[in-house]
Amino acid sequence: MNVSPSDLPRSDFLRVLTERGFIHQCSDLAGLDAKAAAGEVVAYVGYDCTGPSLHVGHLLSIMMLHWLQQTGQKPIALMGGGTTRVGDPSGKDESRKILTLDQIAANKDSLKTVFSRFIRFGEAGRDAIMVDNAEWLAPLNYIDFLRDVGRHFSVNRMLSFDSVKTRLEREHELSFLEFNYMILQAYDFVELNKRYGCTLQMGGSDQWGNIVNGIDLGRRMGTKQLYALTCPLITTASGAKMGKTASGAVWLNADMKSPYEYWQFWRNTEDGDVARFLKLFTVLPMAEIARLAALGGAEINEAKKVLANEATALLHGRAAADEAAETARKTFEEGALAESLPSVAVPLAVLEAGLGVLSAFGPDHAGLVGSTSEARRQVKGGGLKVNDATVTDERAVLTLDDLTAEGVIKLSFGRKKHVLLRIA
RNA sequence: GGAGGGGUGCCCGAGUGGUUAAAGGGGACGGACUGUAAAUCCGUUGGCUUAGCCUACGUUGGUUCGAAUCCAACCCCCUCCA
Repeated sequence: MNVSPSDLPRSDFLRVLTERGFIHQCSDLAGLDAKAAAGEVVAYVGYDCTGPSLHVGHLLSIMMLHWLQQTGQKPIALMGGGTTRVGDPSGKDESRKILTLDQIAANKDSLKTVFSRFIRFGEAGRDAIMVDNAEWLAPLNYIDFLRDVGRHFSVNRMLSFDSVKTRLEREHELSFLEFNYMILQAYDFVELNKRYGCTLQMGGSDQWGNIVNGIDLGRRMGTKQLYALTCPLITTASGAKMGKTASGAVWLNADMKSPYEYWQFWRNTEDGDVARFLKLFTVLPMAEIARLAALGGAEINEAKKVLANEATALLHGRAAADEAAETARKTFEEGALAESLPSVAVPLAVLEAGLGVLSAFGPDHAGLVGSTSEARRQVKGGGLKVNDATVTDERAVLTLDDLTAEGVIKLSFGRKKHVLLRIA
């Protein structure tokens, strides 16, 4: 986005988001700026309950809610308990699986925990609230809904939306169920306006069409002016989608991605992304970020550590971040064995009897590789190490003799993934 | 309801009876080089108790010494017509 000095936002909210690189598109920057300057913005972001945890991809919008609150406005985290029953076709080639109500409820509970790390909930004016759209979507009566809301939607226009168009062009099925998603999301916006005076919906750039639909519906149903604000889709400097690795998404819930792994994820950021990520994913002052971004060559590693520390501290707390940093320092900089590496318990009897290396690395124990066959291949490629010695014989057996002085066996897959085997 | 086209491994996409666990590409992972980066080069990419065995080309049967490839039925998707 090109912003000339003359049209820099006056409100803290938009100024912060602009300088930190959160803004992709806005329906009316000047109008929203005026409202924000007056401190009367109530804004929401919706999260569908399709999985048990949010992932780094969601982090941008969560950070927007964070800054919204920090700059004196009121955030709403909307859980899509209702819309998840329908399924958003945006950015999807194929229909989502239809989740059972139980799954949706379980997912919803599991997602909730993360938000309180980033925004403060409560009863007071600026405190954040969390609501579930099942509250108003579930009781809807079909005929009434069609007459009150459906009549404002033109199928001609709905067909022109990217989410619909790509499905049609690629000749993939788009069920009527999913086709209705945008109507429900639009209705959410209007309903949140009615209930909480919400006038701004934020989200990823892929949500633009859905959000604008809500604004249009609002106008037709007589609400005050609504606004849309989207953040960019984050890809890494080399073009890959962020946060998707072979081992799965980078989850925010600690039980699905440990603080240490989360720290490592940020530590391995590409050079070209460091400054951008510091602005987006930490709350460090801009001046400090500018200093870190100026580091060149190998020194940029210091900036990456700061990024990892700050991002991990935001999500998992300062203590967990410090511990992760210390584990990483011992493991990578001293080559020493860090007690706090992820560990897996093995019964004493198993080691006494002898444990095959392939099995030790496989899913039954360390879980560093997905199968015995993969372990076998990795041995051929020199990718597995036991106590820092490359495994050369796939038939090798681990015994009590392999325990280090610390009483563990260190298994490594590649140079970065380590697991300690401990006697149970 | 009618006519035609199609369903292959993580994804895209070859393959129309015999070394086909299935070309090629992408992605991913490992190795080398580095700075726990990128780029580059090399390797790997179904599972297992791995000189072998098992499972796999929408599903279920059939033909054959032998099938992803031929036949039948069924399921699903797409296009056009009604």
